[in-house]
Amino acid sequence: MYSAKRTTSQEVAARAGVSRTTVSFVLNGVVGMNISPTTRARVLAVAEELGYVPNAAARMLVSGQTQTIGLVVSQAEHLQVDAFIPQILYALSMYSQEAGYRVLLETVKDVSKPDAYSHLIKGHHIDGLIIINSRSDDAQLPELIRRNYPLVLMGFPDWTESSGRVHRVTSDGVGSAKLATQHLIGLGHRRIAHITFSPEIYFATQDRHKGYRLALEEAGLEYDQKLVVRGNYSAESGFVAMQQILKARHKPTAVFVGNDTVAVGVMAAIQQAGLRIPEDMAVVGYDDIPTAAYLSPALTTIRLSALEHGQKSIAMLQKLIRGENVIEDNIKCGSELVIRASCGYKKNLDKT
Amino acid sequence: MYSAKRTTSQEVAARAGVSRTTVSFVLNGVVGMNISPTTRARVLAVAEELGYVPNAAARMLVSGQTQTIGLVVSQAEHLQVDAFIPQILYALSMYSQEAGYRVLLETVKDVSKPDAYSHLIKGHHIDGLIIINSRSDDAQLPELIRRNYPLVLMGFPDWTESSGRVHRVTSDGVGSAKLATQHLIGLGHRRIAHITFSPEIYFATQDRHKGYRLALEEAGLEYDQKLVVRGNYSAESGFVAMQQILKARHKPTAVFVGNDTVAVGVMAAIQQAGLRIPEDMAVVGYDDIPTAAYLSPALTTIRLSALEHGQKSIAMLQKLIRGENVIEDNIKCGSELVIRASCGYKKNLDKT
DNA sequence: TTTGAAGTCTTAAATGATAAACTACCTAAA
DNA sequence: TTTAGGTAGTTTATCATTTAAGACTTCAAA
Repeated sequence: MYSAKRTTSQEVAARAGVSRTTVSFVLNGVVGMNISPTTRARVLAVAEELGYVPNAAARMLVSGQTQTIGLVVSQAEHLQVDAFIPQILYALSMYSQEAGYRVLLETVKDVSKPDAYSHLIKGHHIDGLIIINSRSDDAQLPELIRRNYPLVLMGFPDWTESSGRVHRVTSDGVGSAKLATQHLIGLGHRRIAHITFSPEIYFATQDRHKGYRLALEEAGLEYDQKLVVRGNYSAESGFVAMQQILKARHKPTAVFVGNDTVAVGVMAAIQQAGLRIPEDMAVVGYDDIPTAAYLSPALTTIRLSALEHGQKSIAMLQKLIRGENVIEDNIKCGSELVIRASCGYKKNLDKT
Repeated sequence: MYSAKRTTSQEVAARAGVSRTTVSFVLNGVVGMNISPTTRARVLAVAEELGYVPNAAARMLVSGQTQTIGLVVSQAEHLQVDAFIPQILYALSMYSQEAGYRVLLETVKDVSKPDAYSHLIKGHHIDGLIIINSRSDDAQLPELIRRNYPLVLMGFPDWTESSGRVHRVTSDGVGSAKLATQHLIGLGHRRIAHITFSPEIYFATQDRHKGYRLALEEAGLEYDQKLVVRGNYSAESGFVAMQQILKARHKPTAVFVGNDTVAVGVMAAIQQAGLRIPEDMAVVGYDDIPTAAYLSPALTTIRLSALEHGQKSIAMLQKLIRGENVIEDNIKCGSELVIRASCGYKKNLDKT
């Protein structure tokens, strides 16, 4: 069995001929402590030589800080199919590293369970929390918000029923979905279907649905319940959903899909039914996954910046952990409509 | 600023009228200690009532165990584009949770840097390590192997130059690549291109290249350097690589692509050049990403089980951490060729 | 010569859980 | 009556670090 030869500050101290305290002062650059340049240099040299890294546990215990943030992925299996979550993960990991934090990844199957992730907090494993794809049935969220626990929600809409302040990093899901739908309307479509990318329990799903509906209403088009079908993250769910829509007597001529992965399945169903995209059925997605520009036809979609989401989340969480005043509690990230071939706007395959 | 009201074992002890030690014994179910059922019940009740969760730092410090495993993603940006890594992440997270371990996610930009992830080990943040997509230029790996640090490598081929025992969970990359190429040969193709999915520095890439070459050799076909182009994880890189291949005077009739994401770009390039898949150019991928069956045409590919990889890695690492004897140090996971439309095997769109 | 103050480092307490060693009590056997 | 052994705990040391408080120099000023 492997046993770590722990190099302690004690050893560094002994070798440098000083006390543990001095070692701590030097390595942490404590100001106000007068350590002679000679001693400082010697301690640093010895620490380097022995490859000394302070024991995390001891440091956490005495300081109460773990320098670790928790990353909760609400419905774990989404990680397998949704292409946007990994991008968020990447961004969060990078920026938290930059800010001096480690990332504890917690994938949760069922957030409605009372202890889905709160053991991380109670056990003091983490200093703060970021929740990806918060759900409205999250059992521990209200309590955390009430207690002002450092917490940032990603993909969480306006929420007023709470007893505390909710900090979130979002993009304008309603606006973007509306924009996407309006683009289809502008191309002359009058009967437009919508396939959601997950159950309505997710706020992001609700938002996109709302934007779709708003665009229809403003254009004076009928909102038809039968043209709204639920997807469930996977391409397969999109395939099935689109097949159902294609069974309708009065078929739509366009479909706005809640995310790109689901849209891949949707496109497959359309093509398998012998219809052409966009001539017979226009398709618009959401997320701009890395392969979106290379599907056939290239997918028109809403582009979000995972990097921006990640960066802003980490910055916000860091402030919350430090107890700094966070003025803006709902940071919006930009989004844009990327027009490609699948919606009927004809031009060369857009590779951007 | 939020300050946690730490509930300590001291408080539980006081409330239950026992010592801290007794609380520890009861909550950890230490055997051989005689605690009366009455006391046990009272302690459990009080712990429950106060919502007591042992402080992680204190526990780590005294036990030397963190109950946390490190998860290193070798080249961080792959997380954004490669669809297989998130699946692995999901599997690892799930199975480690099941085994009572937390997951510390470390994305590394450059493993050749001397301290890319070893600070996790030296700082005793983790009990063991899993490295996804190990690279041959990893700077700290030889040292860790020599020291017998609990370590599992995923996607690591045979490696003999090491001074210690290397533990790995792999699939037969050479064999699978060979199988895929042989399938194309069996369909009558004589000139087959290969597009790698990443620089040759990755072992998985080398393996797939090797399998491709082996199949050609065994079939007595010429290995043409000009037909092997390097991709770089993204669909875009596949698009560019395929364009280059299509410039050749003597074009191939089939292409074996190192992974599915890259294959998406490859297919786009083929279709944009006015060629049909599979009639003018057959395509086979690798990984069976969730959207593979829904591309047009559906992509023939090699299916790996991320769950199997994850499960076996965690099981192996757990043994290593415990110091148990690990007999098999190179566990192979299964893989299979999934035949769909893109290679020329005609049948209905296969949704499995 | 004494006092003060700055400079340089040390001592000791504290963090919260675990585990080895120890205690106190009771019962039953010698 | 003494002793051994079991029962049901407690006391105390330990983990490696941080930090408040203290201590020892050295030099200058009174």
